[in-house]
Amino acid sequence: MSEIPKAYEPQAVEEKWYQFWLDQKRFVADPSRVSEKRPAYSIVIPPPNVTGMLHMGHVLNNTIQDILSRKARMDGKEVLWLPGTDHAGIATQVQVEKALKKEERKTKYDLGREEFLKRVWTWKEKHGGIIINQLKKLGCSCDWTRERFTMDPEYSRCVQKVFVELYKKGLIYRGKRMVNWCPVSQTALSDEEVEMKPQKGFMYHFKVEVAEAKDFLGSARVPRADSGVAAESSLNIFQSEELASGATPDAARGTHALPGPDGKIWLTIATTRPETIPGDTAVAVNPKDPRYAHLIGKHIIRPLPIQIPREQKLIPIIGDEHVDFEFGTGVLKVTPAHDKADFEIGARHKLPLIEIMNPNGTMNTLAGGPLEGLDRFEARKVSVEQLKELGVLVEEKPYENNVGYSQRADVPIEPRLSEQWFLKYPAVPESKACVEQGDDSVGRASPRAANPQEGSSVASPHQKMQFHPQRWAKVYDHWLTNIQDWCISRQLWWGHRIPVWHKRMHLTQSNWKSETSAWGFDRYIRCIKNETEADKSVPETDVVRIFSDGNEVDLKKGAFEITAQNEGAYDVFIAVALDDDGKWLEQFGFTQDPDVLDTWFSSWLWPFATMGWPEKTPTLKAFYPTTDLVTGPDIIFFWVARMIMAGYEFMGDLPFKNVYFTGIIRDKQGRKMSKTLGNSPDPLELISRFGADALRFGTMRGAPLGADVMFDEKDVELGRNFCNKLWNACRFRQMQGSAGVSPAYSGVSPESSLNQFQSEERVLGEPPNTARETRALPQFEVEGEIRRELLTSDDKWILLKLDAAIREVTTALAEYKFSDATAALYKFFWSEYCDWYVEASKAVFFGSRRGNEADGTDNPNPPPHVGGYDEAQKQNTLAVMDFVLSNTLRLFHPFLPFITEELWHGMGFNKDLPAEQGGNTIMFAHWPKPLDDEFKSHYVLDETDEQFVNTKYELVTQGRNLRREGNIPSSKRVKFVFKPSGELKPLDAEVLKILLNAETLEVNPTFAPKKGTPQVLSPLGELYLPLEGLIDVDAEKSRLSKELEKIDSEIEKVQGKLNNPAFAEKVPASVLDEHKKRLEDWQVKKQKVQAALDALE
RNA sequence: GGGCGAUUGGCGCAGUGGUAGCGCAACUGCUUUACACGCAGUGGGUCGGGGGUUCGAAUCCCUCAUCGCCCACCA
Repeated sequence: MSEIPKAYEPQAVEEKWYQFWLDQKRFVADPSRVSEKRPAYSIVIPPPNVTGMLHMGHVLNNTIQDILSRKARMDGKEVLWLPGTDHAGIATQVQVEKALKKEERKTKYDLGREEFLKRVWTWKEKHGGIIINQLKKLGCSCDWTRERFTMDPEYSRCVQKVFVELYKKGLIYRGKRMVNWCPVSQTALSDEEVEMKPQKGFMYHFKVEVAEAKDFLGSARVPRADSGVAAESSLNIFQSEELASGATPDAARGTHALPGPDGKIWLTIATTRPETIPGDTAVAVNPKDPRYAHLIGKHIIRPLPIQIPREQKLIPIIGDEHVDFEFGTGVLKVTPAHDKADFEIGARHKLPLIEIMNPNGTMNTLAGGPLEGLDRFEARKVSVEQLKELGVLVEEKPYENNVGYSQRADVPIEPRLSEQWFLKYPAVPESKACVEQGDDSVGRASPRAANPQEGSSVASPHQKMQFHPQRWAKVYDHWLTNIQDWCISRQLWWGHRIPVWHKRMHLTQSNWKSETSAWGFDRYIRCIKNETEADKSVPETDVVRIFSDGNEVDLKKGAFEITAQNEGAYDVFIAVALDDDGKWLEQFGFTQDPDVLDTWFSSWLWPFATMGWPEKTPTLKAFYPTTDLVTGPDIIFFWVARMIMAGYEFMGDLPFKNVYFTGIIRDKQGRKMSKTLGNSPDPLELISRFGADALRFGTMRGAPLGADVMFDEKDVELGRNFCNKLWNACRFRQMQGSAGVSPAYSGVSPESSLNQFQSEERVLGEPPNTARETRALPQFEVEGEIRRELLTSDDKWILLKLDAAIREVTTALAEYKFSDATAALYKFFWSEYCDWYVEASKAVFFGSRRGNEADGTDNPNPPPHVGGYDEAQKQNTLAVMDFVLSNTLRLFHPFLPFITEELWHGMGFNKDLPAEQGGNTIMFAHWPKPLDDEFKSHYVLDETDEQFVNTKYELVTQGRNLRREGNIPSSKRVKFVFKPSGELKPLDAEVLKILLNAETLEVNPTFAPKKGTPQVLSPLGELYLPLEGLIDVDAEKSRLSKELEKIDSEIEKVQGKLNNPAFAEKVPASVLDEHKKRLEDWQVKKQKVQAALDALE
């Protein structure tokens, strides 16, 4: 009959409303509106990679942010959800390089730095908008006028400013250190970018000869037959023997390494990386190891025939506590240039560093002829072959160990010595000071420095942060106490270039003042006494003096002068953080550092650099610190912890009040989403199939606080079904016509209302073109007036359920429990409103009675809009429906922004409201408040009616069971007889009839059923299903017996408890009463069932 | 090696001291005038094992087991 679409069709609706919101500038935040009455609420988006594509993780993340933002708007807050994208250094550069290779068969070197960067920008222009548009499809209500990119000119200036400030403080330094080197990307990486993975390989044992073996010949302890030469016994041996008694059994078991029959001493070394033998500069043993301690200070002969720069044939044996003598053979080869731990041993023993690899992971000249040019893994094989040929390979056994992988390129990183920029983290309060750790420890601020050696004190932050779930606070804290300096330079082209210019020059007493003043004022200049080439390997560079030209205070304080003593070659660094690019420094012979900064060195400024810092913009003043941050726990160290540091350092306050950590999206088998597995669904495809609201709802439903989300397309389907249910419930309401007093429908008959619904001029939910004039809110925000004298028990019941739903959803959102909120909404709307209330309302609309009296006619098929109760009663039901629906749409809006906006307008709920409070868009309609006492007492909403209705519906369920058990098809209308135990209102009888899908419901207080008539016993009375034809007495008997069994078991349970004397003594009175009442209820029931059963005999 | 989390019907989850729940799946019946993207109904759980506290434990404590995640320089 109707042309209104039976099913909700999201595509057109979503596009229409999103455009409407944009046109009306509904997402734009206005700091000038912020006041005490209208508090600010802000979120900064975790900026997706500029070239990224929307995946399920983004959906989860951004849906949550959108829900929080929309809820905050409805709470009357001024909301800023600040969006943007991240330049994502390595990821983006790699993508462009790949495309370049594919399309033009060129490398970045073919193009050169400048031209290559142009290409990246072109690429960014082309792809950068994609993910932004995808977020729009999802319904995200970001303030797009404030969209930022981490490479925007203003943003870049922030990065430079921060760099220079930290450089000034001495927190940023340059040094040759052991870094994580990715041979594929050919750049250094931070510790956080290295992922440990178990790796299958081999442990190789090879033996090396001790050069000074003859020193030990003739030792008394040597079991040698042919010993003709007497040698002094080494004191070392006896010393270590004493130690041996206290050593571990394993070590004690070992004998001293002494010359064997061939007169030689062989040491066996265990390694997983034989290809680094050419880089070895020592062999280390534990000084407490009785087997080898006496050899410390001697040398071994390097086994491989390699090319060696200096005299490196003999390698010293050193003693170092780091060596675990229970591991391997207890003899460690030390390769200071290619292993982090070895580097430290090397530093302790002043060992030379021999680099034997190229940046791309191939072996260099120093590795020696056979290995030179080979890839490191190839070289490993070859060196093993060589050891075999030499006959020194003792053992080769399969071995699994943890190897650091480059997170980006997925290849093992190479520990490599290289000149990089590092950041000593600025001081930051530990989590106890800034993160609420639960009720028990609203701890006093106990500030500390991130780098303990720094010793600077940290004031406690103005506010505290709350992590959700809280357990992440511990993780954050643990990281904070263990951090190493951050390697912030990357050997890439795409990124923020390090704003430091360098020149090596000779400074003398006579030239230094003229030279430095030529470079201009207000620059930050650092001079480092240049070390000679020979000493370059010494890790600690010596900072001679820091001074700032043009800054008198510093000059005085430092009293820096070039004197006769410190004349010499200097490395002069100038950090530039002004609006210019520093190019002019080239005139003076300076060159800019070629490296760029780690992407996270720009991301960590995101919460304030996006708001106009360092200017004190109105936006920054109004919206910093932000309210909520929503992100994945996988970037807690990369991003969250560092933002906290940066916020604290540069803004003097923590950047957020709450940090919500989402779970990880997995597939329904619990596997992580990955491209290789192909188990990652395309959200846009899901949106086009099911709608954005469906995707959002489905995702939220399965996202309990902080737990991983097992994604299943079924959930999205459920979301779609839910939207459809909402659609149809509103459609049903529309079909019943006007609520009378609402101006939206006044004077319009149901039919013409329907016509209007379908008409071309006013498509359902069409956006209004003009803002409506402001009007005071009606007292209870109802559409039609609800008249309390006409309220049915069902009306009261649903109003109380609505009240409960409002409370549940509000609480759940306040606690970031999005799955709880959706569950509450689902239960309320589907299981309570639709399944019961709407069905019961049909008694009013279509019931076979008119007025409040039976009309005597039994029309089994009343046509729609004919029959039912009188107009006043109908109007009242419509008013209740409107009240409930209007509240429901608002409760749903943060989750389902599109369909709720469509229905808000389609139902005309916007009509009575001021433009800024829901008249123009549901986005700014007030968030529903729980029904207050005044409302409840006015409408007499209390437990009595709720209980009554619960009992009524229970009776219906049991009555429906009778049908099933009597094998009556659902569709068949049958006669029921009800024998009420008290008074029953005609309307309630009608409700029973409709809900039971009965042909008639005869209310007969004196009904005498035939023996064996199926019956239901309820506190309201007895319901009979008189069957025509044969009554199956046995069937009814067995049905009742079964019920009796159930009752007996329940009685037994409760009675058991009550019979326990300790129970009655110790239990609280309320619990005791509850149990007693429960027992009583069951016993009453039992009596009735028993009586019915007896009647069958 | 340390830390954190999980273990509840076939699957995914809720339930922090008082009658074990939800969704999906399964099964049965239904073109009932909002919705088959629907309606009505049914079956299915000794709450990972063991021990303890308590009148009472899925819930608190101890212990074990399994799985997952994070951190850690054992060659």
